[in-house]
Amino acid sequence: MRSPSELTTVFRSQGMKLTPQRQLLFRLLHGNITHPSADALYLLASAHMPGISLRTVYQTLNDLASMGELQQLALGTGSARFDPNIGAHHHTICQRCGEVRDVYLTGDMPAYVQDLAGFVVDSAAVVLHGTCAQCRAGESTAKSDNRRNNVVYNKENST
Amino acid sequence: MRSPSELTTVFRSQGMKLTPQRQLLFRLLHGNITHPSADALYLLASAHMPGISLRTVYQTLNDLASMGELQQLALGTGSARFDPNIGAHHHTICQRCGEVRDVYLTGDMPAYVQDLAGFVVDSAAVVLHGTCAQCRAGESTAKSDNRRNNVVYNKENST
DNA sequence: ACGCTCATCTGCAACTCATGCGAACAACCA
DNA sequence: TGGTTGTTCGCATGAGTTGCAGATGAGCGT
Repeated sequence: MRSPSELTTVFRSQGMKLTPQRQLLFRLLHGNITHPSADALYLLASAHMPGISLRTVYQTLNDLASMGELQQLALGTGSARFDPNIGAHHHTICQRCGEVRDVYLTGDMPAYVQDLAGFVVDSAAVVLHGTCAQCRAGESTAKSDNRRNNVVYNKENST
Repeated sequence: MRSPSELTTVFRSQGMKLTPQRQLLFRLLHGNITHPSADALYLLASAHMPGISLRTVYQTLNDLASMGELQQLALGTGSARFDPNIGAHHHTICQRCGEVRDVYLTGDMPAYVQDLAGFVVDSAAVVLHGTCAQCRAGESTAKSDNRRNNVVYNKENST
């Protein structure tokens, strides 16, 4: 998403008001790479502005998301995660600790799809499930050997 | 997932009982390509067995999923979807009607990932968002031209 | 066939995440 | 400074899912 000062301009130009709550959330989200949930952001915001409402956090996140300043992620972890990085990228999610990180795919995309049956693709989301380095360090390293390393997938197709 | 008769054997061998409710759900799920939600499956099951409980449907779906017979999909559409196809495949989801379909990626995977920072990938999920043929047929075809066709993504990387 | 045992089913309550609503509030402009 | 109007806040509500406990019935031994 854009910087807090840029967002100030954008919001004003659309007849939206620049409240202290919004300014705080802009600052807390800008450059934030933790993919916070609404609740996590609420806790963080509460530390800076006691009394701020969870409802306001949801409202602002939805506003930013519908303006295209935030990406809303449904990773199946219970609550939605928000990502101020709106460039083309994808995510890893640790099955042990739940941490979400941005990743960038390289290599020769595009990949083609068999039999789209007239479906027109707008966007693609890739989620890599696995175990992060910190969590692996805290376990016996033996069983991690039978896992695919650094590879997204080998051959697809089966049933 | 395996056939209803195979599941019968598996369940019995694990000390689990073969109730009429489970047998019905096995039949309704086997070969089902509609990616039903728990509620959708409940409605379908109710037509065959009035009085079956939604709670039982959830229970059985969770059992099958934890046994690896079902894939549980979190597509951000409110409720979880269940897919008896547990082979390596991915999904399209129509932003208009919500329909989920299986797709198979071709071309020379693997795609490599920049800077996994020690993260070990277990599995990858690709979700293609877009518009299905039926929904496109029901709209003016003009605006669909500026969408990418049949391409998962072009170049990745940005911020 | 019968009865026993324990897994399962069912209905309801509870829980999580998210949104609708309306009154109080405050940012912005004249 | 005062008025307008978008915003905030707290509560109620809604969707989706799970916990719980009593009733039920599948599977086993006899």
